[in-house]
Amino acid sequence: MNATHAANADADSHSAISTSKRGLIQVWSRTLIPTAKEAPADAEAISHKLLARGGFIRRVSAGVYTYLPLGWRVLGKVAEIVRQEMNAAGASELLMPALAPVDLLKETGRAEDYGDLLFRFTDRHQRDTYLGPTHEEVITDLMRSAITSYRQLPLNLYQIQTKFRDEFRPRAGLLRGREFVMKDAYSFHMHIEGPGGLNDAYDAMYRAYENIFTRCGLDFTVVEAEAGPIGGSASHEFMVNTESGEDTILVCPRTGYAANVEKCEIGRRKEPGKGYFNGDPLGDLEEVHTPECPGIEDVCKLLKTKPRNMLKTVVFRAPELEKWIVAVVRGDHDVNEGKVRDLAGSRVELADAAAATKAGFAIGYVSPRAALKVENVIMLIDRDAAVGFDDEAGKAMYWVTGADKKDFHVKKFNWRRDMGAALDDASKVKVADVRNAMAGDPSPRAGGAEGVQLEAKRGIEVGHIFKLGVKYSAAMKFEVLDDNQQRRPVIMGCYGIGVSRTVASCVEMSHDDNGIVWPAAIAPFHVIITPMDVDPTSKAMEVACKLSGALSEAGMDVLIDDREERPGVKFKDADLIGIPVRLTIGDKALAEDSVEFKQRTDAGKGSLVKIGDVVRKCAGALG
RNA sequence: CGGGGUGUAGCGCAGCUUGGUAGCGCGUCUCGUUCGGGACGAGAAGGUCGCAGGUUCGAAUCCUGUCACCCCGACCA
Repeated sequence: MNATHAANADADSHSAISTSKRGLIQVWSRTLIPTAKEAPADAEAISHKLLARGGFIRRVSAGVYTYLPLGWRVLGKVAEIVRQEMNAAGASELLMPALAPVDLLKETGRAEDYGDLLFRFTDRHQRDTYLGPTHEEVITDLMRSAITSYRQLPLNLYQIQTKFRDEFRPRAGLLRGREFVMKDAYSFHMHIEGPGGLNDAYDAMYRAYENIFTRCGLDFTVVEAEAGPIGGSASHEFMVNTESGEDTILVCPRTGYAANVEKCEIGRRKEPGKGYFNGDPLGDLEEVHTPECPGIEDVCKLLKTKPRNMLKTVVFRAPELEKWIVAVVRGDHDVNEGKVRDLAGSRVELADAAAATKAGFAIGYVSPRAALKVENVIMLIDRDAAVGFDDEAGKAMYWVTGADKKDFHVKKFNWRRDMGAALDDASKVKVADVRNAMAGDPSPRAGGAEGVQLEAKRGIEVGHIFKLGVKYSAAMKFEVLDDNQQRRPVIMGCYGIGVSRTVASCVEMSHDDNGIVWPAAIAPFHVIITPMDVDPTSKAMEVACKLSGALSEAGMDVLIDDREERPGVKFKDADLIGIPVRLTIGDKALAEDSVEFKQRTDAGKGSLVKIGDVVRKCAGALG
């Protein structure tokens, strides 16, 4: 079901132009479009720079922006597409408050989980209050009182609303703000499979999201994300493909399998020639003093070795099993908590440093040998770490790992010699896929083909769909009687789209040296008319007015640049704000009863079009 | 929460080392000449130099505190 979607891949039925409504006509001098040659010094991301320079947004404080008329129009267009597709998928819009009592969050424990990310304050009556970072609790609270019978389900409700997260480090303008616009939808069901079940709604949302991002003109990839409590492929992220993205995703070039780093499986890796763990020691175990070096990098620098020669040993706790889970990966790899959890068959959490120390782990200096002396340990060893003989180098593997006491590491660790028979106890030691996937790893879905490697790509997460299960309904006692008169918590799904982030990622994806290049469907205006003579009595202005009326009649939004500026300034500004079509009205063209037609994506001056053909020409260009 | 950096006119910056009452470019306003890819000339408006203390005859400049913002890292259902 995963695929990379090219922008406007198929000519779908949705035009960028409204067929039923008149378009908007605005004149530049009577609205606020404060363009600037230079971006604010604090802008780093391209979208931030161009949106600021083009007069779309202005910063109010860290991560908080005003949407000026142009920015607001783009946001509104994206929101409208979201609305149409959500409604078409059977969801209903509502609006919940941004403000809510913290008591609601306490019911699910998220008051603590969110921590400092939550905007939180007390009102004049000393009531603990928060600004919503998301709305699971509010909607579950609503539903538990409004839904009294399973016959009222399934239901899918959504809102487009401002969200608040007190990011420690807001950055990149609209891409990561403290206040942002999000569409969040929640679906409610009595069962997972079958008509009216969670999977139905999930699939409908998946399709709706594909439609939304395609209509927004985005080039995106759907990736499998960390599974929810129900398991399976219960979560997908919609990633805009752009090099400037913060997230890394992995893609199989052969099959289109795509996943984020947290989720991505690693295909079959070559087993060491002599089998796991086997290989003679390189020499005696050597203890070395490594003060103040709990980190891999520090140790490597001190011992002049590489991370790939280190064993990283991370201690987890599985509270339900009352066991320690020790994960071992190579120093240049990262432990994947989801994989640890799946292999352990139980919820796991990173061990509490104090408790682990008490149990006998020298946190920061743990080696696999710790598993020999601490009770109740399950050891999960990544395939790349469970190596005794280095096939590439043709000699015994050189491992550096912790010495299980503070400020010491050991060199020439050897699995077989130093761990002995403990390695063969399958109930305590597993060799498996324990780490995050990386570019170059074998694809898990190569369709049987050998040697197909995962590729890493960058992306911006603009949508996330999630099968929640009963996490919130159970915690908040949202239960109804089913058709067997059994009282059961309602099954939920939730589906988010970062609307303001979508706007910014469009700019990240689609711009050139001169400015933004908006896809027609979300451009603030479809057409900008640039009369060379802006005197109200001039022929150019007369034609501009006439044309704007006709274009509006045909459903196009038109901006008339009536400013008394030199042509160069107007052209530069038109390019900067990225309007898809520019009509330039000058004497030479008028003499031929024409105007100059130029698309934002075209180089050069454009072409002459007869005034009578302009509407058709514009409509054609805008699709 | 660690490391680094910056606050001077709407925007971008200089001045600070070596204290002497604030400057440049862009933008804005007026007049004139210009007018198809960010024009030119002349004139003008605009700043309690982030804030609060201190040193000094005198502080944008030195000292102390404080606030805000940015970058890298950590974190990110």
